[in-house]
Amino acid sequence: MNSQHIKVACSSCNLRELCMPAGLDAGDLARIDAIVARRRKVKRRETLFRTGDPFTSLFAIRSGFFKTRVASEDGRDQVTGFQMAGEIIGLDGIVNDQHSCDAVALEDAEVCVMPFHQIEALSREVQALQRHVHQIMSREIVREHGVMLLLGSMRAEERLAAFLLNLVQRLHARGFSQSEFILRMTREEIGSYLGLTLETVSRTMSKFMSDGILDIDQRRVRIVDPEGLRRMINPPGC
Amino acid sequence: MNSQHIKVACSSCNLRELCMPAGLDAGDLARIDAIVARRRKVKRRETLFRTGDPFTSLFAIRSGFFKTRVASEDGRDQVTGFQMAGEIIGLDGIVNDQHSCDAVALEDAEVCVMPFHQIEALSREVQALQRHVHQIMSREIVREHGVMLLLGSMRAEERLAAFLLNLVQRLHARGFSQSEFILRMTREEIGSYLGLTLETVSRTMSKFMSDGILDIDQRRVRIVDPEGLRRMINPPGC
DNA sequence: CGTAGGCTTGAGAGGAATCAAGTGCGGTGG
DNA sequence: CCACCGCACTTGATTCCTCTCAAGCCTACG
Repeated sequence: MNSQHIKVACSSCNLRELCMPAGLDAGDLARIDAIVARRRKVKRRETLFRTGDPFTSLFAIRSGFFKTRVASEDGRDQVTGFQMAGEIIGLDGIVNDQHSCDAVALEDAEVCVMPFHQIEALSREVQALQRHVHQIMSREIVREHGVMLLLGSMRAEERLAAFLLNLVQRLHARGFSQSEFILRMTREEIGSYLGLTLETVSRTMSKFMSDGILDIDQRRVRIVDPEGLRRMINPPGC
Repeated sequence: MNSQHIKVACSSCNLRELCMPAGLDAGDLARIDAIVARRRKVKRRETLFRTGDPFTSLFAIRSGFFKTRVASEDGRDQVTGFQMAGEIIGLDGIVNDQHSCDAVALEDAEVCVMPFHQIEALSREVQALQRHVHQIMSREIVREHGVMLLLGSMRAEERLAAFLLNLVQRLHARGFSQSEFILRMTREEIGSYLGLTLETVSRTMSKFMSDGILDIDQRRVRIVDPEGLRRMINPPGC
């Protein structure tokens, strides 16, 4: 049993500026609280949901780190994203009332369970919530456009640089260091996300280290030369 | 001046089963009609909207064919999708109240303009519409997952086969042939979408032709061996 | 203290990019 | 109506980036 019926108020959550309640006033906030029926703990390597599971709820990540992945019939799989605290997960399930990807915790995690029919009901009444739900979905679409650009037109070094900059930027928005962080995922998972093999990811990281751009110790990464990393994406030759 | 104030009812539109009104009953249909403020013609090569344009409306494609593309600072660009009649375009603009990609007509086209604030207002009242808007956005997210799988883990032949099968399937849903169709886009645009060069697209198509899977004459494509095309995606070796 | 999983590094192969001609269709203008 | 021109496309030769296969290391964990 990994569900718990602990009541926690969005209004007192330190993620409220990043998460579901973002942009809502105090009055509406109280009504959002009612949506978060319960919280659920997910242990490392466990799935929050899998492909084919009936869709009932969206999940707001309260702590921990997830990956989402899709699989094709022939066993190939592709990591479609890494999600961290304050981000909403499960949007893929809305179309067909069942999930079309797996969400796997990369470390022990806790999520707020938000039954979707309640979100819909409340967003019919609270315009700010309706707007916010639309924005969350649109943001995901735009994010994926960026991934398509990365996968479709960038070389290995550019992909990895873009990935690391994106990661550190999102972590920084959550109060972490601008330059130092711990990778929650393996080289293989990074590779899957970036359309590269784990060897290429490893080699590219080693190159960044010998170039003096990064300092890497296992999963610990320190960005020594942020400008150099940004230059990797927009090659000086262009 | 490429805007026209022609009033056309969704209720009498032959795309109503595929488009915005899908799944709505007769009563709600009438209310949707009110949303489609006007229609707009877009000539071949013209843009419906560009990156940075203020976002005001979603567009339902009534006729014609579009591509959407994103550009990075250094001039690279990536085709993020091809859209045909009945599909909704412009969802990228919701997050930041401005568009983050370009929509370009690949042939003379006509779209129904649906002011987004009106969609929001009506979907607060009509639950079926609310549900449908959510589904449209979720469908786009899931579609992009599929593209990420394609770009991240497939080889050139697999990508092209998946692309052609997807195209013919969508065309078939609109009453066109299951086996024969006209490509509305250039080899270069296909290549951009699939993360390949135009030469590789051309070579791969030639190979499919010499394998007896396709019959190609310029933009005209006939799928001779649909099963063979499907086998390209799931290689027998797996 | 042993082991397994994650990671690094090397060597070689291969698939797609790049560079380079050349073809042919469609549109334009004489 | 026909000739010319440009753009899209095809095809070939070569390069190169990344994958694949392989070996060994390190570290965390039991």
